[in-house]
Amino acid sequence: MLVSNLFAKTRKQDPADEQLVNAKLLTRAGFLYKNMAGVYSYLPLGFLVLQNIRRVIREELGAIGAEEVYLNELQDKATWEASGRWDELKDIMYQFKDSRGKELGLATTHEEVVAKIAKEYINSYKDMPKGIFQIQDKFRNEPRARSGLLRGREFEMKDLYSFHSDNECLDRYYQMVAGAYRKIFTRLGIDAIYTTASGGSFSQEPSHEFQAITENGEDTIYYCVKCQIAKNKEIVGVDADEIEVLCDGCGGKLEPKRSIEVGNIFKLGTKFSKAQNLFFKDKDGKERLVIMASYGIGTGRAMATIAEINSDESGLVWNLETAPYKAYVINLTKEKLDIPENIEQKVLYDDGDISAGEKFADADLLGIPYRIVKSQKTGDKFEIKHRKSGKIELITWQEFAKKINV
RNA sequence: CGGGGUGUAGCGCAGUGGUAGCGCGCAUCGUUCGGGACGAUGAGGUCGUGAGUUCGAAUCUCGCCACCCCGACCA
Repeated sequence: MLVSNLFAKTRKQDPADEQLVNAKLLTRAGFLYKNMAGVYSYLPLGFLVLQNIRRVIREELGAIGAEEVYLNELQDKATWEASGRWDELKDIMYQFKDSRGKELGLATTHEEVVAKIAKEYINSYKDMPKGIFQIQDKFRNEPRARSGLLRGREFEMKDLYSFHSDNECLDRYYQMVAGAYRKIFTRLGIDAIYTTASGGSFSQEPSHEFQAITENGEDTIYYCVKCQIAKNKEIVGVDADEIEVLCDGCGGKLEPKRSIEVGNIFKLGTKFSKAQNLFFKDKDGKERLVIMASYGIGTGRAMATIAEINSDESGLVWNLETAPYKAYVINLTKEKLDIPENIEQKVLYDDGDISAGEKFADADLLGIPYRIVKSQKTGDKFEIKHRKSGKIELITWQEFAKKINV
């Protein structure tokens, strides 16, 4: 890909209307465009990152047998009235009437509709466990959208729903998803801490969150460095600043840390199956309610989190999984540079008529994992610099191809 | 929704009552080219919006809109 062909351009200065690192850098690098508070468009490079995040999630959820579906954003009132959430969520759900006077809403989440659909296909204990997920936008009328992509009014989320005949089946699946989540966050370059949180209004049992520790996080977790586990603020209680919170694992003191919730897994119990009359027949032919769980990862939030935790003074830092391109190629010689066909599609070639310094700055700002320079100094080879470590070596195209697995 | 702040060229900003400015970016030409180069010329603005005060408003007053921050709330 030629840099001259890119739709968006980089900027030298931070946007005036952004405060957080993720929004500043993603805007400066031309990954994002803000349309209104809490509503961002993904520009080509940002969309490539988003698609990479989606791909990692799809691969790992596919590996545990979950199937992808596409539910809908437009929802009817009746489905939501069954669970009582049409009224409960009226402040946060976009609700309106169409031209015929029919009352509709934009989905804030999808438990209602997924339970309704499952009723058609889950009839027996033999039909479970089942897991379906989607990657799709949610709409929430946040009283205060903020922090760039971290809290928007329209945001993309992967939501997985599982269906179970008993708690044993549920627990097994729950642990399996937790394992998949660990793999997902590792591949995305997010160091996510498994955190115990409140089950909220759905269940007495705790839920779990995956939290990425960073100064700009909106949450506070109480974290044990030794055991790598943590408790959410709501579990610890309001007086946590005054009292010592101890680790269940080693008994050591838990440290409060600001963090971003990048994922959550949640046992829903029978709340939604009850609302939608989602029953199954057990081995004895008895009708019982399906037990459900839901599991979320905000894809845009994950992107913002990577920007928050991996960036430096020069700009963004993507890994090979998430990066829009694998390398940023700069040619400082007068000769034409021929990039091998198998590599060409994977790299950005800066063909711009600008100074070398500006090209270096752009390579850093975009956060492309490798920077490849051809100059008089490099002879027959190319200088390759790793964005994250700063490590420099001289390599050939063949060696680079091996590095990026093409 | 309460409190605070901001809105002037594509972007970042200056301009406190008397003809609209600077830097970056953009266009043309030339010289440059290992860390955001330089010279020359040029294009680009309903000063968020509506009303009011005034001989005269980017500037003063009021309403509205948008955006940011703190709080409440929240993936």
